[in-house]
Amino acid sequence: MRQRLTEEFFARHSTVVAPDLIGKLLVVGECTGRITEVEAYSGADDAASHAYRGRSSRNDVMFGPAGHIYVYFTYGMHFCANVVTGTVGVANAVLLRAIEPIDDIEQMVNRRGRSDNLTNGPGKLCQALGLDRSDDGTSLLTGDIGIYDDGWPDRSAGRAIVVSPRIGITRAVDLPWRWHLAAERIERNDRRRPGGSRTP
DNA sequence: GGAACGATCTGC
DNA sequence: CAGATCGTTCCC
Repeated sequence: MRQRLTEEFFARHSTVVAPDLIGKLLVVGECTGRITEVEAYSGADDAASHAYRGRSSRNDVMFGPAGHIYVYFTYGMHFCANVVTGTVGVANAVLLRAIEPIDDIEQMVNRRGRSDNLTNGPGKLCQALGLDRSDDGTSLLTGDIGIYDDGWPDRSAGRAIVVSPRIGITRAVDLPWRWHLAAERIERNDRRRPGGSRTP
């Protein structure tokens, strides 16, 4: 059974929603992947958040209703996708950092222009799924972008979820707001914490 | 008005 | 490890 996540699921703090998203299915049109790595971002209390210094045209969606997607453009060439959580008026989002491709893998390969490392990074998964500026603000509650629970992992025999500090940021670097599957292979995206390898 | 810097990825 | 590449933010 595959059940679409509802507004109540998303209407909680990002640090609560984030670990709950691990193992869920992200569906974008014809493409499906299982969420394996996420990070939580907050607002005025989180110096690493895009919303730290208040509302702007870029981060506007973060302040809106939960269950929508916040897509931003960065480094002049990449898009990253977040799930908006919490309550209206308070900035809250969960960055989707990695998924395990399920289908349509051929389409993901075509969009990525390669057959390896399809979705093991926030920019990569957006490219593989075709997510861009035009998807910013789109609802996950209806329509062809959504997140589903298919009952995996089996909680009684579930794989452990590992918690660690967030990656690729320069402020609030110690908050343990990153979650990923224990068996998830974290490859070449984890090279960038100055001062040592704190990542598993 | 201008400069600095990314919630990144890739190939060398 | 450095280059790509440009929108957003911040500081004149």
